[in-house]
Amino acid sequence: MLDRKFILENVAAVKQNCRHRGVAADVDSLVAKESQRLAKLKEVEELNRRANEVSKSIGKAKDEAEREARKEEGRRLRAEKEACQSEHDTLDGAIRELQAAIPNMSHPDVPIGSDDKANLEVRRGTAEVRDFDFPPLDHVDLGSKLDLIDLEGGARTTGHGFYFLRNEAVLLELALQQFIVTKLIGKGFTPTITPDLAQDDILEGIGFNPRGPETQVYSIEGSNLSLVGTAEITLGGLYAGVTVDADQLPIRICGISHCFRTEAGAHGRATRGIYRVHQFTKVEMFAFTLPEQSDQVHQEICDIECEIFNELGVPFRVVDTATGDLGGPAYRKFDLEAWMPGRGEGGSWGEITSTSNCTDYQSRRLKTKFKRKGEKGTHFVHTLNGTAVAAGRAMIAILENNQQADGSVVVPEVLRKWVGKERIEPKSA
RNA sequence: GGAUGGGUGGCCGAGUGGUCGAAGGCGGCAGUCUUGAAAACUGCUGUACGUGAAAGCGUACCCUGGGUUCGAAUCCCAGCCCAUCCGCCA
Repeated sequence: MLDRKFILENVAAVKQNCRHRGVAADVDSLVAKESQRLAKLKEVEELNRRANEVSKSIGKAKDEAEREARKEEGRRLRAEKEACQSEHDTLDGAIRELQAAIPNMSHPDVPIGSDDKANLEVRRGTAEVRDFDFPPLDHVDLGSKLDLIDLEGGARTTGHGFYFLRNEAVLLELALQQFIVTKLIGKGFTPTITPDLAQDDILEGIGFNPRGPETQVYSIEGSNLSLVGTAEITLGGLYAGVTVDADQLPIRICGISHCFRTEAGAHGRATRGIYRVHQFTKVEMFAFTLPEQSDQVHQEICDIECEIFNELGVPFRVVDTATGDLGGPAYRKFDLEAWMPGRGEGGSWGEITSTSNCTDYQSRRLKTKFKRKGEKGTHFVHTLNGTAVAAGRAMIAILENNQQADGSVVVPEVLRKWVGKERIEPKSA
């Protein structure tokens, strides 16, 4: 969330940013309520001060009668304070809700526009979009012909949006993880395998809404736990409430997790195959940085994503996401979109990774701070996240782009040592 | 899951109802001394919010959340975490 003081001091800019992002947030009401709250807080503190004074004087009271009188005075003040406090808390809760609805500010270079049509292409990968001399199949047909993806089995055991990976698809998924994690260790990331569940307040801190009608999150009944939609949640939550030394930053960490998403409301534009599913595996990068480092580390993460998909030989473009298409916590977001020959009519670009600079929007709620040696006070760190690989989407791109006229699929060179073969052949019936 | 013992400032550790934001030590910072360093000595050394030009002042915080009380680090209840033992399990 944004800092309340910042909102009060930058009302016009905050409102304009909400408009650019297509977010309806009642900034005026927040401003009014916050000034009421501050007045109330003063009252509470004043009453507390007087009550403390009275309490201290009781020990030194001369006689029993005076003691009793003072006690009565203390009781009265505490009751009064209690009433004041609950008024204050009501206001505070209301403000918190309004505050949560206000998105992060936007990087000055972010294209302004209401949806993804305004996204700006900023880079291309080294692999060219291929001209097929045969009609390319999509990953669903390839997956079934090569016996790699069993959507029906997934539906039978679990439901729509779930699938079994089989045979080389399993090796491919494991190979992707090996390839990526090895690379990220070389880039200074600490590798982790994270929990697949997290507490609701961590979800909220990262900017996810765990419960409620529009949630994308699976929650565990009778607990405060939810299945994570991304390891961003657990990696970001790792330092909740922690203050680190400035010279430890930037902290780079990556995590392998399963990701679970209800995809509520997405059925209208339901996508064939494993493009949009309820469970997938992902390697996520995460960084905690000093404020002045975050733009640079954001570029660095984007560069790593490009390097990964260049080495995998997947054609892609990078877009600078428009204001209207940014998530609430993101200050700026770059998406890698791979060319998927089997998607739509004659192929189309499909998102494969995404990296966001969330500045201090997440850390403020998670209370992740840093302290500079020899300086007084603490400040909120900046947080960044980026997909290293979302296994399902990467698999789509690899299968569809690397398919051959004979129905086989060429395994990307960099994955061969883990997959153990150069080519995935159709299974003979 | 059961039993027992614990969770206090950057770290160690004292503190069982008021004078405690918290002894003492370590570490850190500044100074005295010294050619320099060490030692010794002196002082300072948590966070957040509010207020103020500032010094300062006020409020809250001793795992978390409730409760008792005029007053809680201290008493009560619940929870979480850690240690050890037992049970169970991959």
